[in-house]
Amino acid sequence: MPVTIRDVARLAGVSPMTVSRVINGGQNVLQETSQRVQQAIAELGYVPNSLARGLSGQRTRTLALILPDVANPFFTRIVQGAEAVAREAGYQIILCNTDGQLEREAASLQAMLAYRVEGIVIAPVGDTSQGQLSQMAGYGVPLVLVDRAVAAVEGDLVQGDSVGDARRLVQLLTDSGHQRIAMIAGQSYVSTSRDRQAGYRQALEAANLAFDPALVVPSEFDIESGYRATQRLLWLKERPTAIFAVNNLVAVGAVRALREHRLATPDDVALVCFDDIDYASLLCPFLTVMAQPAESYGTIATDMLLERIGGQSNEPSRRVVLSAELIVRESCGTRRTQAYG
Amino acid sequence: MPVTIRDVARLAGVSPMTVSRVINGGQNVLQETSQRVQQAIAELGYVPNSLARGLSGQRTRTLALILPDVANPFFTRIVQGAEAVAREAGYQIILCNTDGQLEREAASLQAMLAYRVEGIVIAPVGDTSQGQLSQMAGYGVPLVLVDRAVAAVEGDLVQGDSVGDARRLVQLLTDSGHQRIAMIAGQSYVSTSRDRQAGYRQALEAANLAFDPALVVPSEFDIESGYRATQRLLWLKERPTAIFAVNNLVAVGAVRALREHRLATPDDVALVCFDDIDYASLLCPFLTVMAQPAESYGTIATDMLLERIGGQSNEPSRRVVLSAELIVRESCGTRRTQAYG
DNA sequence: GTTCGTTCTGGTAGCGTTACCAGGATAGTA
DNA sequence: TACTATCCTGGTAACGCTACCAGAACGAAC
Repeated sequence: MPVTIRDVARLAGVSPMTVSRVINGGQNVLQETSQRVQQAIAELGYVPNSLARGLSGQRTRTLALILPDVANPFFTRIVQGAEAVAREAGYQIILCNTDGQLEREAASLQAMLAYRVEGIVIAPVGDTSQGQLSQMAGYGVPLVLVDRAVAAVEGDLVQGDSVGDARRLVQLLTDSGHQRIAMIAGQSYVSTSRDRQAGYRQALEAANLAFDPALVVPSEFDIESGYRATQRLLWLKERPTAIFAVNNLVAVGAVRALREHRLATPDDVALVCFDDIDYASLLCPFLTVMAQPAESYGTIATDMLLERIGGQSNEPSRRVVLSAELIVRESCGTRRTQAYG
Repeated sequence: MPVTIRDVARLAGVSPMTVSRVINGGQNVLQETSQRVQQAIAELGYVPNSLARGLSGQRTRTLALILPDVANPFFTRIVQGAEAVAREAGYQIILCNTDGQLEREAASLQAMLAYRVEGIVIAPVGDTSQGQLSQMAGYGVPLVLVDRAVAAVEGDLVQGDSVGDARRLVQLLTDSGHQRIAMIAGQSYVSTSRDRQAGYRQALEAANLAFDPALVVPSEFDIESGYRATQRLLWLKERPTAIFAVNNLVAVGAVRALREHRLATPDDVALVCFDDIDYASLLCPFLTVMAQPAESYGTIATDMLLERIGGQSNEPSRRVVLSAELIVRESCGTRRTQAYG
């Protein structure tokens, strides 16, 4: 039923090989022949079968992009960056969503392996991904990690300077005199969480503030989790005067909790976080954020991946670290308020 | 280099066919043989080649999901719904982003055809997609449209009751006494835009308000476009007292413009729109929205698609219409203010 | 005229899997 | 014993494409 290369060949009065050549750029094909073939293709509505092409040619021109949460604008930006580069290079991207679950990540990796993608860009679930990621390397599939680092995994890495950026962000709070600064910290098996916590402690230290473990609460990376973590913080006998949220969604949850407790931001509790939201300029407290160049994460990671695939660069493991941009709005309580967005 | 079914067969001391049977559920295979094969699979780290499977078996167990803007939370929700259903059914989803561009949609459709996906869920660019969508039907690929209808396209459809929902939304404004209600209308080649505009006019009529073409400005569906459209409205000699935005992102742009003009919402200008944002409860004006059940769009569309693929139901074209939920917050200026989100 | 190179074209084989058919073994029935 | 039914297994031939090799045609160079 479906039209094959043979049907086209028959109609054009040539061999399948010639049709194949025309499809693939038409090197060494008579102009006239080529036109006849193209006409036959149009007439029959022939669409080359990618499966057969991939199977035969060993090249699928497909990449995988595996992310923990496509609903998070930060990751959506990465998608956009990656897509642009891939499209430019004639590659198709298959997007997978792991929801931060290790098993779903494993399933996605397995599926992408089965699809014979030529490379994978992944923001891993966390350190626990180490086993399955190393396995990928074992299969010879080029791997580029974005955002989150995982020890002992062969592959390039594009990430933010979480330690330094967190330090800068918290310093903003210490500079305005805050003494009890809490952190909603994410999960310790995620490198960004650990690093941001390290930066947080550095900032405290620099300001000669004691580290209080009670002020650091773990969380997931979604709104709901940020909400609950904030509630726990607000129930403390000695309430924090400022909160550092590990990412944007957690901060949104924090805002909700603060509202419910009738606490004003930043007057009662200041709030800062990582990752901007496009709509952040509209959030009531005008969130002060550390905006990571997410789109660049996507473009750079994909560029690096394509280089590996192309065979350029055989260095063992490259690592790109990008600094974030500090966008100071009202929520941190400093008076250096900026205009919208 | 890569491990094939033959390698597994050799190690397990059976034929490739037996290995194939084990992979596919192991009907009619001796328990003992099956175990031997599975052990060989594990030992060699064998991953079946999906390309070969698809080519040989004519079933790729893959669906395409083509959307105009994955960065829009509305569509992201659709993704989540679709993914859940697909995963449950053992299908992989390939996500494509068209950016609302017809050519990119055409390219995606072509690519998905080449990948031999078994079906496509698509929120089309607009009426202009008609040609390329009909073509898909011609190729025998089941199609389900979501959100946006396109005339004369064979395939199921899941959409909102844009006319009725828009009427309800605008009625909220007329009920509070607004006389000059503007609409940022999207593009007329998109069904949702047209329908919402129809609902808008119905509501005006019901309130005995004259329709003023100057108050209806076209737009894209993104923040930037909403911003510019709002500016145009605010430059009018007789400024509107309320704005109905065709979707969430446009509304966000509107908020920005209103802010810049130092106009308060809802006191100076009321604002309502379609589609919620998770963070909407945090937006300063507490946007009043018509929240469409986006996730259901995704699940229902995918369910219908799988039914078609499975061969159940040969009705010509089914159409599912879902009503949205009106979430009244402060931005519309009625005093029936609700609690956060 | 022979040799070589270049340009175009076609045949064959194989990519890794499964559909389909066939056959051997075992057990149950007459 | 013979016949059928059932369970398990293997061989062969595709699926649609491209790598690879080979050959034909033509002109250029010796």
